[in-house]
Formats: sequence, structure tokens, C-alpha cells
Amino acid sequence: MTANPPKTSVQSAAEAAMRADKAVVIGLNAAIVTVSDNEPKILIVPHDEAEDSGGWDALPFGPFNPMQHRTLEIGLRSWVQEQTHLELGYVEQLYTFGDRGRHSLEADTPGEHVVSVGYLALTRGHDEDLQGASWSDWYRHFPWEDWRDGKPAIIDQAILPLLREWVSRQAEATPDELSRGKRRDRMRLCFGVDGVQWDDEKALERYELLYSAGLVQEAARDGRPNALALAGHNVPPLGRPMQFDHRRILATAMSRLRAKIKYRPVAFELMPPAFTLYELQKTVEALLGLHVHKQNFRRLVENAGLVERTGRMSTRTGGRPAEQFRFRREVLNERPAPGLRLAPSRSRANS
Amino acid sequence: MTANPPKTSVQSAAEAAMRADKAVVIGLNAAIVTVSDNEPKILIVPHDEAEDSGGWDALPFGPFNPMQHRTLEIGLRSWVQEQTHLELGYVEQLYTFGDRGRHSLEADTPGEHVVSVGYLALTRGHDEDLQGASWSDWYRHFPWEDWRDGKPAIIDQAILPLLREWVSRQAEATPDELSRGKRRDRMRLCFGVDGVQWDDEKALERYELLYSAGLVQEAARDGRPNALALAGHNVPPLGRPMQFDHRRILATAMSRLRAKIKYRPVAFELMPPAFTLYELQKTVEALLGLHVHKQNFRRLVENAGLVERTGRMSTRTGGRPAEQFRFRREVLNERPAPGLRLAPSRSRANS
DNA sequence: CCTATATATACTCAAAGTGAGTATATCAAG
DNA sequence: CTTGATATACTCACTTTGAGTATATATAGG
Repeated sequence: MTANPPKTSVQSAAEAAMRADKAVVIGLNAAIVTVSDNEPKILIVPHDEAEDSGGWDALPFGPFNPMQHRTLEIGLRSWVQEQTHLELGYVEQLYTFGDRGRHSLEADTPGEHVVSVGYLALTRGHDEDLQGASWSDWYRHFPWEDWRDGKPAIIDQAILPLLREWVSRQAEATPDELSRGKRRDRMRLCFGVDGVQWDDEKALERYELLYSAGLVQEAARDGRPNALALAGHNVPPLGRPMQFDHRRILATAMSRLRAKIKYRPVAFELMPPAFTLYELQKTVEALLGLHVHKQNFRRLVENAGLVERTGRMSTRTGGRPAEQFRFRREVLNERPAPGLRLAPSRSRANS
Repeated sequence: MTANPPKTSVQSAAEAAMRADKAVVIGLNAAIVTVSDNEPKILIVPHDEAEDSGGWDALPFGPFNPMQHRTLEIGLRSWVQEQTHLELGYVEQLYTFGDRGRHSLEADTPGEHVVSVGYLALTRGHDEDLQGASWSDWYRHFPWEDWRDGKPAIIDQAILPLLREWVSRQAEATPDELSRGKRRDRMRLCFGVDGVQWDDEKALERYELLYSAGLVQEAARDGRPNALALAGHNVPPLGRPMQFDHRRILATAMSRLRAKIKYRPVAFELMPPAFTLYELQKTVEALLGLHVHKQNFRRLVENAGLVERTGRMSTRTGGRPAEQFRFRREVLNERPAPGLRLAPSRSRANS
């Protein structure tokens, strides 16, 4: 056992090549999520109103210093703690993007390439000392993702007409039936057209679709061809844009969290120590952007052994008081801890 | 819309700090998987027998050059193509590790920190011009992961006794009941002790457990305390070790692939254009390291609309000829394409 | 040709899980 | 003490799932 295992010829060649001009800086970006007042919120750093363009929202981020921190996650926790004083519960790596600014060609300063690693972090903290950062409803950036009050108007009024235009555009450029079908299929699967039903977990795919159709402002910023220039349409802003690839990272966070909540008990990271089942449900619904069936939700949560009664009652106004529960942390050690594998409620009857 | 959105004070500070000594090199590592002869195999680059220690297997890897390639995945595909001439079908990013060599302190050359991005790639190619690389059964590196012939002997004979030792060791160091329970719970959940049942998707967790218990050779290489030095035990090698963190990346690939196969139709990337349902089943079983119920597997695959008949029959020897099927690529456009969500067969009766 | 053997494929059935609803309990306000 | 609101319990049809039995079609050997 040597500390320096021998290298093969292929490896040596590769490593030698590395030392050349391939150095990059790692940017650690965090989508820090909390839920309050039944709305999912993310932490954004303040934008500079003084400059032109109004300034775009940004996720908090910091560089990774390999000399100081052993792992990426340690590095992330360290500067988040430093900058926001927030206590992060759950932290999960999302994805590493090599094209942070998506290569807006003009803006590509040589010798300073940034690769961004996106993280999802959950917190219930509402620490007020956020150093100027603030909580922002994540649906402001993705207005089409919140179906709790029915299908968002922006889909039928803006998104679908624009996407249909984009589909037929390709029909002109490449008139073969196959590739036109591709654009149409992407639209169908993402936004649930003709019989395909809405999938809350496709948040990332939807954003990526809008980006490649040139319908979000980031696409124009990056100089994508035809971005926002659809003939005969005055394209309204589809959600608030963000700096660099931050909205893409946020979309990744949404997709991952919406999926994860269904098979791992992560929702509890967002809850106070004691909560009613309805409060838990409202938190889940906020994240999913969907309603779930109340009675079945109870059954699910209780049968899975995820919670235990506290005996205390909630002193809410309105109706019969609800019992407060707490998360049974032991489930994590009992079995491969399940999540809230729930199907959205189809009837709109049950809240 | 400017190409250079304004930066906030927080951001500017952070970016300035980046330019200092935080440069790293990105290493792209690929776990390239194929299945042949009912065994999952990964591509490894040859190790150098001339040096001491016998030389450890390594995954193929190459540096990311941001000037040359727009995205990480493009960079990966490019050098894999160059080095192996393999045609990669499915490619998926796995994880980004900041501690490639897990900081074996002596070996940490300053100024050349490598962050490794792991990829999973699937191919059915058996291209012979592999430039010296070769296919290697992945269970050679993880002998405890193959349960197709029943529980692997290495678990009861070596792993569990060593882990029990490790559990009781902590009992001495920190005699409080709680943290002893932690080690025990980890062992239970990972290796399916007292009633907990084996979970094929926990491959990464199991490897990480063995690493932190100091039971794999990589732990010794990295200078972990007490690695491989459990009192009174002559620790046999638990699977073939690999260079750097490559076995960790491979374990990540196994976990991800085993999970993914159940909810996305990725298994077909490993199949020839036409195949019998039993061949498909054998491929899946090879990946999972488990048997599935044959009749139910058929029902599942057919009902999900994942395949269509070709009419041709397999000319195999043995019994009634099986019909050949092909993957219905259209499912990808019809609905949120499902996978082979299968449960392992509990009775050992059905093959 | 007949039979043993091996594999492929079809069908059955009970148990568990799921979606959606009805019924009942318990509070506050008027 | 009724109304309205919410909490919680229970029901029921339907689907899915795990596991088995039954039948079909090949080869090999007498």
C-alpha cells in the first residue's frame, strides 16, 4: 500500500495535460429553502438597483478553497454560516454545471472560468440577521409551477402560445415530420398538453425548455439565437430572471426536492419540532405546488410511522383543535426511511 | 438586458477572493458500464505492474478543458471517444467530489488540487480497440453486492465479524449508548442484519461504511486511523481496490443505476436491438445482483408498453423458443417513461 | 413416434396499496 | 343549541403486486 499508487501511461499523459491552462475556480451555489406562511422561499442576495437592467436576483454563493476545506460540502456550510448565520439542516449536492454563464460569448473573460456546483439546503430558520440577503417566494421565479389554485393563467395565456409558435417555427426550418415532433413532444411532456398530465417533478425540464425556446430572459442575455424575438408576439417576462445560471440551479433544486420528499422524510427539516398533520400537509403542498387528499395524507403519514403524537393540542381558531405531532427520528434507523409518497388529489374537493 | 449584470457588494467580494489561490483542475471520471455474459462490467485502464503495490485499477479519466468544451458532459464524451472509440449511449452526471484522494495528507501536493466529477455511462459496445483498457466484472470490486447465488459468503465470513468489532470498539471509546447505537444501526441498515432486508440500492452507503470502518485498502492508503488494523483479525482484502476515489465513484454509479433502472427505461441502453424478455431480465438481474420473478417481470414489461414484438424467434437451444422484442422508443414521448419497477423475488424458486 | 426435459408464456388468486368518498367528533361564534 | 369550520375515523371499489399453477413448444434420446 503506497501513498502514491503508480500511474499508467494514459494517466500520466492526462495529468500532465492538466497542469496546463485547465485551471478553473469552483463556485458553490446554494438554493437555501424554507417554507413559511405556506410558501416555499429561497434565500437571495440583494441586487444592485443602481445599475442598469434593474439587477438580477442571485443565489448566495462562495468560492471553494481546497486548501481550507476538505470537502465541497464543508466549504459550502462554512461560508453560508459565515454570511447568513443560518443553521442548515439537510444539505444535498445537486449538480455541477460547466457553463455557468452558458457562455455568453462576449462576457467570457479568458483565464477565469467558473464551474458552479449547485446545492440544495433546507432550513427552518428565520434568522433575521441575514446580512442583507432576503427570503423570496420561489414561485416568483417560476409562476407556472404553482398549481394550488388551479392551472396558472400564465400557461395558457403566454407560455403555450409562445411554445406553439416555437414548434411551428421548427416546422419551417426543418420541415421533416420527425424533428417537428420532437419539439412538440417536449412541450407536451413538460406542460401537460393533450392528455399528458402535469408532473410536478419536471420543474427543471420545463425551465430548460423555456430557455432553449428563448423565452426566458437569461436566454437573451446569453445571446441565444431568436431569444425573445418570436414574430408577432410581445413576450412578457416569464418569471423573474436570475444571475448567471442561478435560475437553472433553483429549478434543479425544485425538481430534486419535489422528488425526494416522496421517498425520504426530508419535509420534516422544514417543520418546527411540533406540528399538526395539516400544517405538514400545507408545507408539502407548498413545495409540490399541488393539493393532496387530506384523509389519505393522514393515513399515509401515520401508517409509515413517520410521526408520533405529542398529546398537546393546537390552539388554532376555526374548528376542532388538531393534535400536534413530532417527527419520529427513529424511523431513520428502523428501515430505509420512507417519504411522503403521495399522489396529487385529482378532485378539487379536498383541500 | 446587459451581458454583464451588475454585481452586488457581496458578490464582488466573493469573486475577488476567487482569483487568489483557489484554482483547481477538474477531473472527469467515467464509470462506463456494459453487460455481457450476464455480468455487469466496467471499463478500467490498465495498471502498471512494474511498480510496487501491484498497481491499482483505475477508471478512465481526463481533464476538463473549459476553453475547448462548452459543458462538462461534452468534455467527457470527447475524450472517452478519443481514448476508447466507444459509443456512449446514456450519460449521466453522478457527483462531484472535492476530496479525490480523500486527502492522504502526505500525497497532497499543494497547488494541484483535483476535484473529480463522476459520470455514469452506458454502452452496449464491445469495441475491441480499447487502447489497452479492458472490461472488468464490477463485482470483483464489490463481491458483497452480488446476491444472485444467495448471500455472498464474504459477508458472514469477513464483513460482519469485522464490523461487529468496529461497533464494539466504539463502545470502548465512547461508552454512551447512543453513539454505539449509531455504528450498529449503520451496519444493520447497510448489510441487512436482524430483520432489515437487503437493499440493492445502498451500494454506495455500504462502501462508505467499509471505508469509514477502515476495512478497505483505500482507507489504509489514505492514512485513516486504525485502518485495517482491527485487533486479532487478519483483514482480507474486501474487493479489489482502485486508485484515488475511483471505487467510491463506481459505488455511486452502481447505486444510481440500480435505482434508475426502476423508474426510467435505461436498461435498454445495454441491450442489442432485439432481445428476448429473458435476456432483458438477466441483464437487469446482473445489475441489481438479485433475482426477479420471471412471470411478473414479463407482465410488467409488457403492460408498461416498453417493448414490442418483432415476430422473430430466438434460435436458442434448450426449450421452447422465445420471441424477440425490441424497445419501444416511442414510450419516451407518450408519457413520463417508466422503468422496470421491480421487486426482488423472495422465493428462490423462480429464476 | 413417444417421452423426458427444458424453457416460454398465459392465467389465477390472495393480499396489500391507493384514490376518493362518507360519517362522525369537537371546537368557536352567534 | 344551532351553524360553520375543521379534525379524525372509517368505508369501499379498484389497482397493483407477489407468488403460484397451468399450458405451450421446442430438443434429445429411446
